[in-house]
Amino acid sequence: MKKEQSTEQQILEAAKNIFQSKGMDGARMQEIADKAGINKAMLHYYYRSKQLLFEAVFKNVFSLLAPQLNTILNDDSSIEEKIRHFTNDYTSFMMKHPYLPNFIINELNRNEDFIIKLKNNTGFPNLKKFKVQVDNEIKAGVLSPIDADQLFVNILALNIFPFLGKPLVKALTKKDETSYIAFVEKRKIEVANFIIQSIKK
Amino acid sequence: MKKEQSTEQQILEAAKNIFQSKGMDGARMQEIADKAGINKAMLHYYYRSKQLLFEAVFKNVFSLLAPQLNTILNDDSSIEEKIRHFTNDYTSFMMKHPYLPNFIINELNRNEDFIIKLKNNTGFPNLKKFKVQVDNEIKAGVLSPIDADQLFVNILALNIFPFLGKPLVKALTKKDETSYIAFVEKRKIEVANFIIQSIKK
DNA sequence: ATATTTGTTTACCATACGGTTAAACTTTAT
DNA sequence: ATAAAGTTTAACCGTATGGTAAACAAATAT
Repeated sequence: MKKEQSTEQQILEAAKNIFQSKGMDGARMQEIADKAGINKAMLHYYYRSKQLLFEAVFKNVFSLLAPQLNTILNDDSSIEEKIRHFTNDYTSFMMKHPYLPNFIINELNRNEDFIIKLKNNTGFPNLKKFKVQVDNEIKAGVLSPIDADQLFVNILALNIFPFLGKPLVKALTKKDETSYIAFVEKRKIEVANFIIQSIKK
Repeated sequence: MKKEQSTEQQILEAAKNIFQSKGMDGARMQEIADKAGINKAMLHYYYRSKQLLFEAVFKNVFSLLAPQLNTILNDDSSIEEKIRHFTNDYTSFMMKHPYLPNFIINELNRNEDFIIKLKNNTGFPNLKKFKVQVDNEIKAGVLSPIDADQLFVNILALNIFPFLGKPLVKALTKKDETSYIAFVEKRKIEVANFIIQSIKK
């Protein structure tokens, strides 16, 4: 039997879609089956249970995000270059996957054990190199003193929050969809400048 | 009949608790009734439906948050003072209400119409004064040029994100609960410095 | 060609869930 | 003291939900 996409893949795609927009609790197996254009029983045939299907989706989605983080952490450019690079790339990526950050953050909050499984996975981001590099650039007088963890969280915060809190930010700053996109687009450069102005000597 | 707390209040408290930790979809009416120590039918007697109970909770919770924002926006201190003040107070507040930011962000994402109702409410934060003030301080040469909306979102992002993404940040920076609390506690000052270093001339 | 494994559909089940009803109990007003 | 209004409980209802069993179809192996 030939398919453009295997049934298993179709299910995963549909499940990704539904789980990302409605979360574990809000998603319905029937809805996922409908979206995949197949019978509900097939979901259980391939993934056994809602929980396991969800975990498959989560791992798949997280594996899209992790490389984004690893880039900034492990390449050989300077901290300043990394920040500019990451801020630009991450924002572009998120504009294409708007549900992703909320999905990850949410379900990680719903089930804290979940992240333990992820940590053991290869490819889970490691800050070691980034920390050493920050400390070195501080010693070399390139950067003003700052704790590497704090800097890292600041970088994440400034880049991720506009997507996490989109409806709230839209309402507070009184922007419609179009101007919000322009606003976020500008942040690709503005956020990098903001960070670098703060840490560069 | 005398009560330490009216039944209606007991229900709202229990509902706040359950809805904040499990969200609209994850929460069960029976669980809320159990937590409140009353019969399930009472939930409907006082609040008619899950949806209406949820809305009552949401408005109540949002009304805790809004004053925090209004403070920074509308008092008469300088931008620098506002940032230091807000960063300190907001972090303290959030440490006492850890589920709050996720709850708000989440449910606002789940139902974008919801925020329209909030916007019409008095007390919904308004950025007008803040914007004028930022522009004035830039003209006066106190601050380097920056768009007030961008600055505002940066302030929010740096303050809220550590609570929104707590499990992720804990895992990435390899902190246990104790060291995470210390980390966030430090941010009360570090974040303010970070922002001010970036925008002050 | 036939048997066996794999994939798919239909019909169904047990339970959980939000919500309702009707009656009992309690408080307040007359 | 009695009626009216307000509050609370237990029992129940219809439906949606995750999941299963068994029949059936298609592909693969023998």
